[in-house]
Amino acid sequence: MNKLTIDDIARDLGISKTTVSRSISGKGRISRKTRRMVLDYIKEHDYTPNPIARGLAQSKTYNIGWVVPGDSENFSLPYFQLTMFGMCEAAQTENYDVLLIMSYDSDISRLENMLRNRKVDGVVLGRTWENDLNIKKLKESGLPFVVIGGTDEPGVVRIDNDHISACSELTSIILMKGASKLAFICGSSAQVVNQTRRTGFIKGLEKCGKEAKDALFYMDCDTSAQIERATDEAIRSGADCVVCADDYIAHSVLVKLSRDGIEVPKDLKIASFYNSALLEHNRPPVTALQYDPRQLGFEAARTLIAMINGEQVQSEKLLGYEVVLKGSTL
Amino acid sequence: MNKLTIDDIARDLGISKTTVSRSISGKGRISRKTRRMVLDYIKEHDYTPNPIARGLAQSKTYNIGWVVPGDSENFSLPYFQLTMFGMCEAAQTENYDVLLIMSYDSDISRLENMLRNRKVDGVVLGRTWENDLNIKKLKESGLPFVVIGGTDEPGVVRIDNDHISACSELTSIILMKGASKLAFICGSSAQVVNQTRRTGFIKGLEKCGKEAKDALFYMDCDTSAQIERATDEAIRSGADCVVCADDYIAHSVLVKLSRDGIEVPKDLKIASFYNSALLEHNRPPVTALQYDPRQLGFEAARTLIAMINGEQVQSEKLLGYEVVLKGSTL
DNA sequence: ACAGCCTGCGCAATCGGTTGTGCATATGAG
DNA sequence: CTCATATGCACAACCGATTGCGCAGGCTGT
Repeated sequence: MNKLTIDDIARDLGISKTTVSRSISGKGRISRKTRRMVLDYIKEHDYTPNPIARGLAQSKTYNIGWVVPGDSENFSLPYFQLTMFGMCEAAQTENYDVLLIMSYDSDISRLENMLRNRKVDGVVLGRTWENDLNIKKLKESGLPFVVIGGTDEPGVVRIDNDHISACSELTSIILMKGASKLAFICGSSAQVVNQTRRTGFIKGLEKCGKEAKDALFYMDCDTSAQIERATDEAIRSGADCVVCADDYIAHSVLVKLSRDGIEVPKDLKIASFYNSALLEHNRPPVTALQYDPRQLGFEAARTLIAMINGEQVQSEKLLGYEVVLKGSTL
Repeated sequence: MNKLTIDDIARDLGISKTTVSRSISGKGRISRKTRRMVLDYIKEHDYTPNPIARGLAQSKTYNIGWVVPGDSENFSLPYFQLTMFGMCEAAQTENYDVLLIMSYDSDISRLENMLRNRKVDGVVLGRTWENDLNIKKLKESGLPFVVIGGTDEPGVVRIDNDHISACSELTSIILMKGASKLAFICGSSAQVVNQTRRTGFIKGLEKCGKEAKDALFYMDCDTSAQIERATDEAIRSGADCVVCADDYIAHSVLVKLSRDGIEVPKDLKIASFYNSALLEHNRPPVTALQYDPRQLGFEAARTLIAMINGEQVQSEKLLGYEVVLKGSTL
């Protein structure tokens, strides 16, 4: 057990704990020689300052909170973990740790609790909702925070995939490759990301001289029954390509199509919005967008920590993407 | 911002901070009346003790660490999150929080760091490996910890799904329903859980009068190429049922089968080890095991916190399961 | 040689709690 | 009524760091 304290070091070295502390932080006026002596001692004896004590003195925790929705299981795409990994990476390089905060759509008591507890120096909001209570609460708390996703709330620092450009580009490419009547299927429209995808989708239509009314929209398809119904309707309405806002949706659609003997891409084309393992094995493979969730998480945490350190950060950062064309939209 | 401290309360109430502290914790000798007064004040003014200060005084953090493998993406089944949710739930009820510790197979420096940092009071190890370095390190550190999964290491508290019984039961049911030559496909055999599943599988064979040599084993199938090769070989070797140790594997197999025009269950039966959304839409639906990862996480955290509190806990807890028979093994 | 500044360091307060100890007062037994 | 015990509370030390301030000694400029 590492019971070594700053007092022990001070005593051993015959100097004051002030000097030790300053040697470590490099903040005060300390001679080169003394500092080296302390640092050598620390290295040799494998000392790490007690973050709790340090936290108390500085009113800091060296933790960042990550608010994750506790009720959506379809968050289980690799996306989720990769974002998490990225955040941890970024946190680690700055000597921070990541604390989980489960939250539920309509119940922000977990977040409130955390805010009262002051166990984090800042918060990353992992997903945004229309009229998001978490955001309001965070703003009002004054704690630094960044959101991953979109929001209308002014003065909020956000990191996001460039969904609009991505979806727009994907859509127009599909159209240019010959599709003419597109169907758009997505999950809960209360999630900002789905609205954004829709916007991008429409922008893609417009780039090719079409309008929203030329396409079919199936919003709020959360269950596989809803997705299958949407698929049926789309086909009956003459769609020749289905654009899915989520790989789970695409997967449901594909299973249904294969059951009904509808061939991809001959009878119907299909594209999705993530390029996850879920669709990787499909034949034909599915055209999709490729984001970099790891970097998304990384940037979010990095930006948050910069804010905590009082640095100025840009209020919006959009990350790149790639349209990965595969057999499903030939 | 909640700047209220215990001193403020003491001053306002005209009593000492000792009395306030004791009223809150209920530890010392405090009169009913005083205690009520303090608690009422606290409720009215929405006071929460500063966990950092409390931590410093008690050498506690009120955090538990969760070691999650940073390099396996196929950890992205709902399983992962549900376990996480369960842990958070349990932690919350005991006023603990969950801190993420990313670790990489061969690099336990993150864990070592955390142990030196003392930012957690205990650790949940989310996955175990053969000859697990993390476990050795944790034992040697003296910090309370529980593992989710199996281990040979003596004196380790473990929570696990009852994989052996589950796999054994699944296997024997499949055999009793008419399959005769089984193939077993799993991922990395360095993961204890895969060894355990294999053991259960063999036990199931033996219950039906067969032996391990009557079945086909394809271990360490981590990529889809390996899985497809295993599937091919299994079919060529006369297997009439494939048992997959993981839903991702089952998914790969299914995609391959449908590509090759092999019909389930007519030409080949298939069973899997989780009952995840990944296979839910498949036609026919896939026979699989149903565990309760949420409870798994819950029990792990609850047990760990009991250990932290110095309570005696049972060294092994196995959770229940259900064999969900569906069309893929008819 | 002297005032003034810079440098290197230590003293002690502070962060916000917990806890061992001691001292009144209340309670009970004999 | 007296002594022993129990009860209720406060004092002050402590957890392990950070930090404002002060002081001594060395350096500079005149």
